[in-house]
Amino acid sequence: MNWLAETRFYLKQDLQAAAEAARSAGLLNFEELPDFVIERPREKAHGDFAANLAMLLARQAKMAPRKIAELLVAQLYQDKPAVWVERVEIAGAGFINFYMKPDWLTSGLADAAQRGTAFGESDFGQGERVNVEFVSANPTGELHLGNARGAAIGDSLANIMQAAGFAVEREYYINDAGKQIENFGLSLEARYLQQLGQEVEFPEDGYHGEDIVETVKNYIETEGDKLLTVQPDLRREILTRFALQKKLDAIRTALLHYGVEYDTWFSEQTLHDSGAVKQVVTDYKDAGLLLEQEDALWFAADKCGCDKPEVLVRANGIPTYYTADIAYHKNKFERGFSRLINIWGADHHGHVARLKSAMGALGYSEDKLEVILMQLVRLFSNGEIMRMSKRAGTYVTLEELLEEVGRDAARFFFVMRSADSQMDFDLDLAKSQSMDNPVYYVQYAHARINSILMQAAEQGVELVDLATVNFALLVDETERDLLRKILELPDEIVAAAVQRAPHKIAAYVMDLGALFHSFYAVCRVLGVDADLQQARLWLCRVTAGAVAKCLQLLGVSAPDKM
RNA sequence: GCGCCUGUAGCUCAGUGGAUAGAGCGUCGGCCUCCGGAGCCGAAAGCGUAGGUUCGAUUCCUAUCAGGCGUACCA
Repeated sequence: MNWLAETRFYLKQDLQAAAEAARSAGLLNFEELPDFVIERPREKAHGDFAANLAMLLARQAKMAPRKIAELLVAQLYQDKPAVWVERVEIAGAGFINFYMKPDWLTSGLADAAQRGTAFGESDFGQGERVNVEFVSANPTGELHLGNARGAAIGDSLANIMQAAGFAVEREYYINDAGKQIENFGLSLEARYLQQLGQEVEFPEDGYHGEDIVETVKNYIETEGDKLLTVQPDLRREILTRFALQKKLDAIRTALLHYGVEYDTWFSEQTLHDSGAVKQVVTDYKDAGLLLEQEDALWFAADKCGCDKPEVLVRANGIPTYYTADIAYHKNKFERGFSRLINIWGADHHGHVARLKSAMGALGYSEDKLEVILMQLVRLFSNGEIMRMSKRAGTYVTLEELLEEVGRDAARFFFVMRSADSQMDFDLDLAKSQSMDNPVYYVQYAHARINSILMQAAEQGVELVDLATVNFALLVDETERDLLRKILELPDEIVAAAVQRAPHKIAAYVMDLGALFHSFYAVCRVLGVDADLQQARLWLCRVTAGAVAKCLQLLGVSAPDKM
């Protein structure tokens, strides 16, 4: 357990004991102790910790909260003296505020320093196997800004959950089957014939992007015009296979540039080939949930909490995307994951309930499948909304974004906002004023600290052994504010993991950076009294470690120099 | 029509069933003898609207208004 959690645990025990004692003494009446919290007050003046127990007991005990608080406080630390608590006060509506002794805070620093680079990590998740699937864009084009947001959120969430003790795997689902792929093939064929001088009409809902013209040109460069004499469906198949490979390579490369690496690239086609998709239909038949209407096969989703039945196999005998998706998620569970997390664009939200009820009907707990819906990114350029459409070919690619603003700024920018806020991405701002991006502020703090540590080393000042550092010398308000924030990191990582909210880490590290800069402006590190210098150097080192940890979780570099 | 997400400072966004709602940008005013001024300190300014639950609501519930996205034998 980390310093804060441990402290909270003991404070809670202390209060529970006090409540029991008050009841035994006949002073307080309650059946069961409510589940109260020990929280960190927003206001420093309200102490280091606050408990809401008295307020929650008011109804049962039929007493005013402040009166109850007085009874509880009177019982506290009667039998055994407090270890870290300096004093306890009652405030506001009945809060019990704990004020800790000064060395409680600095002992926390020693604890954090001792943990080294592992500081912030915990075993909260107890190794639960979690699959995080994100991006999964169709391999019919390049990645755009929406995918960039999904990648930043998904990868950071995976990092954070890992740090919180979950066994996480990252997965990309490749939609390499189905109607969009057929459509893709038609577009490729048309471009191919056009490139070779034929007058052919381009499919109306085809992929208009310039990139597929490039792909076709690439093909012609190496393979020439030999497909002119090949049967159309075979021609399309060859072109599609070639293009999918190209596109997938490009996607993989772009994601690598973005700092995202997957454990698994899962092909939809393999589910069709292995019969897993057909098996889904059998599963529902066995469960008595299969309907046959108008030549199609349906899953009776209306019997599982949905509005209406859903088509599994079309009248033409081809399974729908939905059926493949069910087979896919079933496959994930079969691979031993006890929790599936998908990051989807908000435009897919209609699919969530359907997929959940489909999994429920197969006997899996619907709660084990979580979908994080990410609101769409609107792109602004020259003050105008740019519609992003893959088919129309009007989108900014991830690679272009990375060229314009760089990986660090891009990732931080996307993960700063919560997934369910709509986001306007001002391209001009990102290009022209990228220096305003908060990521530099945080990185600057890291570089500054490194600079101090380097100079200390140059001056021959070595950090002394942790056990000999007198952290009690850290008494300045800015030092203690910084310290308090640092100690919150393990909690912050767990909270971000539990709430599936990577943006919390971005907010945290910005606060941390600000507190460091304030400390830096007030307290000199180098050239002060030797003992104080040691304490401050250690504070710096732990701060840099915490900043670096956060940035690593967000996929952002923590530079020593800028 | 129905469903999901969102309305918080001029702008972009955090935030919590609790005690004085925060940050960045922008605006205004201060701080460079000294460890990196990509910095620090200060000021003005806000919970869409109306009800309800609660000791306490910006947070939960209902209604309403506004924006976004869905509502396919597309994915």
